[in-house]
Amino acid sequence: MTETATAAGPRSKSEQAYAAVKARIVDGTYSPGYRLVLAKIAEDLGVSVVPVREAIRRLEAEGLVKFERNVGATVSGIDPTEYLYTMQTLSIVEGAATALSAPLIGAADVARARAVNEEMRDCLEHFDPVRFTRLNQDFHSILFEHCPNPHILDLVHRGWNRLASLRSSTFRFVPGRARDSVDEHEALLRLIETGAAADEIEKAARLHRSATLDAYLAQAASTEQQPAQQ
Amino acid sequence: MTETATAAGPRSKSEQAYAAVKARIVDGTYSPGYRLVLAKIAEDLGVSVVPVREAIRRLEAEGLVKFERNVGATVSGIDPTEYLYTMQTLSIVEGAATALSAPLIGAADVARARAVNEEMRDCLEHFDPVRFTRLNQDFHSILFEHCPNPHILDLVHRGWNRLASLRSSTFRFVPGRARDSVDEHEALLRLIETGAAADEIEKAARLHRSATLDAYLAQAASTEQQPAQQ
DNA sequence: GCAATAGTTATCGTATACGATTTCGTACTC
DNA sequence: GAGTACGAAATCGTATACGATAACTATTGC
Repeated sequence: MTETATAAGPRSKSEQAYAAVKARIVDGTYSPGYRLVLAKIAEDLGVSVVPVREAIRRLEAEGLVKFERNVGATVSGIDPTEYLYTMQTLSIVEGAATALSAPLIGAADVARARAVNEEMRDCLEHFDPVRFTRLNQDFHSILFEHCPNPHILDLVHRGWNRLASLRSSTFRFVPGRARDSVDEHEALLRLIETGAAADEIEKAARLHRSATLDAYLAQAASTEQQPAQQ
Repeated sequence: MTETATAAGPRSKSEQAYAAVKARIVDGTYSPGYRLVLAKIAEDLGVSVVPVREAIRRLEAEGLVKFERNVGATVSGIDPTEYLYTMQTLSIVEGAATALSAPLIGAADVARARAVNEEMRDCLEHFDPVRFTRLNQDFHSILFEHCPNPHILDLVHRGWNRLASLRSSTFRFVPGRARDSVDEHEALLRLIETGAAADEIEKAARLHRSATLDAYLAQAASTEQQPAQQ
């Protein structure tokens, strides 16, 4: 998803700024809490502050940064509560998107998804959380990308973006969850293959995500005693 | 009167512009397709174009206006497809919000909602679509406003905002739907009162909205040669 | 030694100015 | 007469400039 309609046109400075800042947030250059100073970013990108301003506001609308009047913008973080909210929201919209998408998923897509899932299974051996998380996104993308309702699809993308700004992949925290996750993926694929009812699929997709959230919460609750391995 | 800041501090020009333009869209002064010219709006509001620009971008992010580079912004309309997408999305997020909110709804809230619903019932006699639609929003607001997840709540609000820019209230198009709607409201209240399971409430709330959408689609299909309902 | 206040600095918010792009109208050619 | 090319007008995009606001620091009084 390299975005940008690639079509010739020089993107506007605003777009550039938006893409650049977003990239830096997602890849962790700007970690949560980082103070985004307009003038500095503008200078870095070789543009004036106005386009940067606009970019920041767009990112704010997406929830990636928090903006305070006359104070400035900070990368909006991952306090656990935020994570919870985002995951819960995503469980709902992604569940719906997957269900709506299901009838439009062809055999080829299922095969592709299954291949990705097998890769994830391999990945379980010599566990690589980052790669696993990436594959996880690929897998789910295949399932929900056919969603015919662009609004819902957009909400799903935003949710994933928020999560992406969590540097450390979820599965690092709850490695035990990974194996279950792979199994649930397979179950989800079977439901889709067999043309299960929409609400069936939706429920499964939603629970799949909720389970990850629950695992995270359980983990967080238990490690809360011993502070931060971070 | 428009100047006086409702709360404490003088809001920024951007905020003013945002609120002003949004209000004009919702109240129909700027009807769908209306061309929003930055300079003109800036002059009307007595500010420069920069804050207006920002306001427009925010509205774009919310889906109330469509923005095209080097061309300008237009009030993004109500083509039936958009309506469908918005309603479908809203059915999902509002259903979830209502379910999440349900455990936090007290007896007083239920009573208030019921009062509103009775008012709607009265309203059925000498049918006033605009008032009915307003009451409808009041009713649902009571049900979902307690939703503890701010993201979901935000999505619900955005959905309602989009619909608000539909000048003509839905119920004008499908008056037959109004009576059913009132009955379903009562059923929904009973579910909440009796502490029904969350998924029960969610399903009911979602279906309630879907039914309105379906009624609209049926109506549209019969009156016009409504193409593709997807 | 601590608290309150005044001054300083960093950063944001908005206005103005000008260049870039698109759109529309008109004239010219085939 | 129709189509194309040129040019003018409208509008957006961005840079620069300056005023406003909030955070920070040092100083003074107790």
